Amino acid sequence: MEYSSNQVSKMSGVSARTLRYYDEIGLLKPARIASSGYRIYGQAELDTLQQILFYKEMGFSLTDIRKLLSAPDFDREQAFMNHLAELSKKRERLDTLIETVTKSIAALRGEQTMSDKEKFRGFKQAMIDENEHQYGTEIREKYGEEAIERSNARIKGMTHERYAEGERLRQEAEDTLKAALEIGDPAGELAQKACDLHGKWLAVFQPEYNKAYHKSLGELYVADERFKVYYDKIAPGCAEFLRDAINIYCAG
Amino acid sequence: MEYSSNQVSKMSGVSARTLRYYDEIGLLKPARIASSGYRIYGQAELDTLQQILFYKEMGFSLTDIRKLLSAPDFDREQAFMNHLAELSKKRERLDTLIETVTKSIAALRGEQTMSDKEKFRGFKQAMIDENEHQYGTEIREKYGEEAIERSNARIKGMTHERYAEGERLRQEAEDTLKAALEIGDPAGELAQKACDLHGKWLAVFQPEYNKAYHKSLGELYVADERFKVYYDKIAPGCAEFLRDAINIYCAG
DNA sequence: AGTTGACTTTGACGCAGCGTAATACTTTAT
DNA sequence: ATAAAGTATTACGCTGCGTCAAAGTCAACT
Repeated sequence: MEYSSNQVSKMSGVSARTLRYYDEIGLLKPARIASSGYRIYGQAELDTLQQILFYKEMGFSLTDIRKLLSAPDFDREQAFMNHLAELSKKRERLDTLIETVTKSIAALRGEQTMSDKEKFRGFKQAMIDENEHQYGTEIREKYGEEAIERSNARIKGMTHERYAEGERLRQEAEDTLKAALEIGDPAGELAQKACDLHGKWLAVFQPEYNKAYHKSLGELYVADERFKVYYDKIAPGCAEFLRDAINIYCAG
Repeated sequence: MEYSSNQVSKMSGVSARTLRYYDEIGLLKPARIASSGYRIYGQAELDTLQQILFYKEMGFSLTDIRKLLSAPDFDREQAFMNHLAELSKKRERLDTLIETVTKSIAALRGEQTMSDKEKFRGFKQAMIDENEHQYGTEIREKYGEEAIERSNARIKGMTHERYAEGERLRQEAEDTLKAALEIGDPAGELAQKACDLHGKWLAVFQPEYNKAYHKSLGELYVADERFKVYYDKIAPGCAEFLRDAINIYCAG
């Protein structure tokens, strides 16, 4: 079935102007261009638009959305599962906001006291600080590491410099890790250097370095299949090796 | 208790740049400027910032937020009650989105069929069309007519022209209504003219004029204290008069 | 007191993601 | 055939900041 841009616009609520913009930036190309010059969309395009709107709902930039959708391993069913989880978290944030309102009313009426910090619980900006550890990690494994770091960088207002530094550290940590794995000594100088770099990478995104968290992250890399797969792509056995090296590093 | 902009920023998650911008546009002035030139915020400013963030959460522009907050009849407790209601509606929208995802998954697996229109249920843009009647009315009475019409205009992508036409019609309807009230005949030419204008104003925001809706709106103006207050500000007894005039108009 | 790093200001440029509008061509309905 | 609706391209502008440079202020340390 085919649709004109007006029909797609009415169906989705996205303006025709927006559809043209999406075509222009390569985010959503029409199925074909009629002899009149009119854009014609098909089933696949509607499905893509739906995905775009879900990612927009999660706060991704159009550039990031394009990357995610064009990744060779993009899987629609997996994406839906991710949307489901994220919508649930978003719903929780709304619950927190609702709680903030009810508490604010009670405070206004003198029925209870409320700290100034509490007044901002649930707002998007404040949520980043509260949930950075879990938020970052969970999204990262679901959506891919690069897109997440970009998303986090944008949300947190990190400078390009700082973000680039994080990228450099991560890349160097992984390269060092790979070299250390060839030697095979988690207590060795190279492995400990990799851990040091890894910790520095971690510190770019956290208020400050936390040894316990670093250690638990190493365990997570082994315990969670998806992380394990990610690291074993660097080299087989990498996840366990890094976990062991981190344990030694944090014990030192 | 006083706070520096850094402290407010950390507490609320709003950047210092944003705080400066809010000061610049008159949205959130600091309590005072220290001798150093630094902005110092107090309790009242924190409370105002909280309100700003709630309205932003509802999608209001900063200009509209400033108008709402500076209105002589702005009441914080009433505002909280409104935020509560709006957050609930927002939560319902999320539920609809979640439903859309689960249905999409089922459709993907071939377990059920899904129309193309259904794929977009719950997205912000699509929600406007589905709920315009109730959505517009409820927000209007809660937040003030002008702000709502501006908000709706923005959301719906109305042209400035069309919006201005709606404004002109509303103003003329109210002026005519006032003059008709002085005559005192709801069936009179002037009163019926006011109803005609009022109906035309209604039609600017609806897909098409609906007599039943127009009539129920007249009843609402009398039944709901806040509407009654609004119209009786034009002239005492105005709400009932308009309700009566509309009933006659719609019976004609 | 001097130094350094963190904090804060003002001024200014640029960006994402469109909305709006003009002009001209195409399609649809009467 | 005509008029209205639909659609394209081109181009400007807007909101709400993010980023950055330059300079002043504050706080902690030596």
